[in-house]
This record gives sequence, structure tokens and C-alpha cells, in this order.
Amino acid sequence: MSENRFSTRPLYLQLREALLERIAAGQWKAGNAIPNEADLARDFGVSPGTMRKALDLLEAQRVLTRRQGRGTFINDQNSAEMAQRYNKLRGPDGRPVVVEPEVGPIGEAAATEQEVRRLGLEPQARVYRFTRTYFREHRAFMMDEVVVPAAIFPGLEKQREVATDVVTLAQRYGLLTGSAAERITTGPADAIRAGIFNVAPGAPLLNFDRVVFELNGLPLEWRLGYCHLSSGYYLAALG
Amino acid sequence: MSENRFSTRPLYLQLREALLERIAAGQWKAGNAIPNEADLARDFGVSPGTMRKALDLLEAQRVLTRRQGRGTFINDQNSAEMAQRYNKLRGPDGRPVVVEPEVGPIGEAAATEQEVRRLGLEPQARVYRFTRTYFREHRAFMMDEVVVPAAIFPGLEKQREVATDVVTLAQRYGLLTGSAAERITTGPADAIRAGIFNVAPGAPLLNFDRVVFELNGLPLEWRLGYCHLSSGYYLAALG
DNA sequence: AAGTGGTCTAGACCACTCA
DNA sequence: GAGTGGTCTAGACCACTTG
Repeated sequence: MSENRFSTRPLYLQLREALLERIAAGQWKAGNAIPNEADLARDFGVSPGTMRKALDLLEAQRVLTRRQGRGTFINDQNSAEMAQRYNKLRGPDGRPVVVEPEVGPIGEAAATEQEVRRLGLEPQARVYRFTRTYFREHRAFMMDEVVVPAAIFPGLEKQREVATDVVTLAQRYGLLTGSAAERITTGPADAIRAGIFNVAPGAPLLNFDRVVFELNGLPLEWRLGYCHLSSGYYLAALG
Repeated sequence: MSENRFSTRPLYLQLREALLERIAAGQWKAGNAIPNEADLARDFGVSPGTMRKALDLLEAQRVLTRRQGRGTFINDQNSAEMAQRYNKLRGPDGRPVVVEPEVGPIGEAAATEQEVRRLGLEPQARVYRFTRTYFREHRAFMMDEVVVPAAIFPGLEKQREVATDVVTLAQRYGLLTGSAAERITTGPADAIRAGIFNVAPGAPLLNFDRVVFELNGLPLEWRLGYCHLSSGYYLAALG
């Protein structure tokens, strides 16, 4: 840390980055405990209070979990809980609807103007496009049209099994997901989707338009979703 | 604070309560600055770091706003920004849709079983019920069916002008709103609502089911909303 | 009993705002 | 330049978990 002492950025933010680098480098493995905060503070040559502030930040960002009496653990991004963190669909009983999509073929193309805007890309940047179809009891009830920057996920077309959700996808490329913004509208099912979902044309669907960002704000995925929610609901938590 | 020193509750949480009491008592007025954190710490006989933790908590809960170099201010719950804090409707341009509802007559009755469950009431508890209708360019586009516990808002039937939103309502009764949970579904407009919104029967509506809680978790309002969103969207922020 | 994170203390110095 | 919140230090003690 000492070489950064004269930086204008708060020390605890620099510590956060340094800790993230150690995680990305694989020095600490998911699910395992990292050293206690006193040792970490000594390692980095900072006061325990400052180290604590960095660790608390990473816990708020769902990178770490701290448990009194036990230790500080790196969250496993492959766990069901983490992989489904952006899934807000709930059944009639209020429990998460576990979704296991089927991923369609992955194509590569130049980004449209809208994709450039939503994903913060350079004009003509390359993107991968694919669809996901979600089933429940062998019936499709949701489908996604997904766009991701090719520069961030090189070689994705050979990695279809990794594209089931953006958390798993990011993790495979050494990235951690942060916040996301979802725009929700409703509209009638067109003929194609009515067929896929086995509902009458014109039946109301929930439509989603979501961008998921990396921890530092880099856009990772833009998704348009169409959902036939026969029972249950979408759960939004308001601050 | 000293009489509470032996309580098992963390000191900074007790400080938070004490500060809230001073605000509720009107000792400090909305929009005004409160004493600086060093003075407050001396007043309450605690260390500055502990007082800071309490103040930071209240800022996160939108009770205070802290500004470096200026001071710590009590948020004005009557401000447009605060009153609309649970309104997640956005126009095509992404800006909040300002809504000014018309409040219908307020009736009193015994709570239904469902109302008892959603609002955490005793069986047979009294509730107030009323509707809100939202207009844009002289056309209705949303309506709410609202239920609130009569015990929390006594005399509300004579206070219709205060029931435009739950933040204003709570403020008038000396309460501060905290978190809320909104369940979103979609469904076809029935004949009545199709008429009110001037759309075809069966047209897709966004349906909301929201409970807003007081800062300490007490349920304040249960609302069923029906919305014809011709343009724009509902914005959900995902952690 | 040993080890962990959670709370709390009592300061110092810095960055920002405003008269 | 005076006053504010933001950062940082260097500890102490407590509550909780585990061997």
C-alpha cells in the first residue's frame, strides 16, 4: 500500500481494490476464509479500522461474508444463491422460482446503435447475441434476448454452458457482478411468443429490460425478457 | 445515554433511537442543520466514532443528509423528492413520472383476513380504506386501493388531503417511512378499469401489491395498484 | 481456551464550504 | 479562517463460534 499513500483516493477504497485483486488472482479461493482483519491490516500496513471499512464495503457488495466468531469468507459465485441473485420471480408462496434456462446458439455481430448506448460501447463494437428459454414443468414461461460485449467475453460462442446466467458468465471470465437496473413494462403476447408460451395471442406478458454491471460499473449484459407469469409475482424491494 | 449503558443493545442503535426521538419531538426542524457530530457526541456522552455510526445509519435510512463542509440536515419529508420516493414509474426519457392523485372517500371497517395478514394486525382490527386515482393530461392511467390501520392513523377520514402518498401521511402522524416490498404482476383490464383508463377490455395492465413499513418495521400501508403504462416503465434497482 | 468479527474509545489530520 | 463532515490511527473490550 505504501506506494499509494500519496494518492488522492481514500485508502479504504484502494484496499478494496487490492483485496479484489488477490481474489481475482486466485490467492484466496471461493468458500474459504481469508486472514483475520488484524493480520490483513498488518500485511497492508494500515490501521485495523481502515481495513475493516474496506472489508465492510466488500461485504455490502456481496463479495465477502463476515461471521462473528468464525471469520471472513469469500462468497462462491457459483452457488445457487449467488447465480440467482438477479432473479426476482417469486412463486405464490413467496419463494424464489428456480429457473434453469436452455441457452440458444450464440451469434456474433456488430452492435446496433441501441446496443452501443445501453452497453456503453464504441460504435461498431462486436457483441455476442443469444437467447435463453426458461421452463417450468416442461412448459416455457419466459424467454430472454441477451447481448454481451464480445471484448469482455472473448470466445463465448464456444462456452454456451456458461451463459445460463450473467453471474456464472462473469465469474468464468474473472469478473464480479454488482448492481443492475431493470425496466419493467407489460404488453400483449405476439403470435410467436403466444405459441412458445402456449397462451392466447394478446395475453398480457411482463417485459423486462435489464442491464447488469460489473462491480466497478462496467456494463456486462443487456437482456430483454418476456415472461408469462401464470402465478406468483416479481418482487421489487424499495429502499 | 448513561442510564442505558448496561443495555445489551449496541450503543449506536440506542443513539439512533434517541436522535429520532429528538426529531419526532420537534426539537430539530426539517430542513435545518443539527449540531455537529463532536457536540452531539459530548451531549450524549459517547465517543465521536460511535455518534458517527449512528448518524451514518440515519443517513442510509434517508432521515438525514450529511454534507462535508456544511453540516448534517434533517430531510424534509414533505419535499417532492421524499414524497415520491416509492414511485418507480419513469417516462420514456427515464425521468420520474410526477403523479398527483385524486383521493377518494375514506371508509372505516374491520380488517379482512388478508388485510390482517399483510398489515400484521390483530383479528377484527379497524382499518381505513380508500382509493387514489392518478391522472396525466386529464386522463386516468393508474388507480390504487389503499388500506391502512385505523389505530395508526386515527381520524384519517377527516384528513383526506394528507392521504395522497404514504410518506406525507406518515409524516403528518409523526412517523417516518422505511423499506417497502412491491409485488408486480400483469393481467388484463376488467370492464371497470378499461372504462376508467379508456382502453380496450383485456388490455395488459401492470398490477402492484405493495406494503410500506415504518422505519422500525411496522406495516403502515397496503396498496393494490392497477396501472396502464402507455409509455415509459417501472424502474427496479437490483443490488 | 483460543480465535474471530462487532463495538467503542479518543484522539489527529484532511477536504470541503462559506462568510 | 472558522466550521463542518470524511478519513485514519491505535488501541481496548465484548459477543460469538469452535475445538
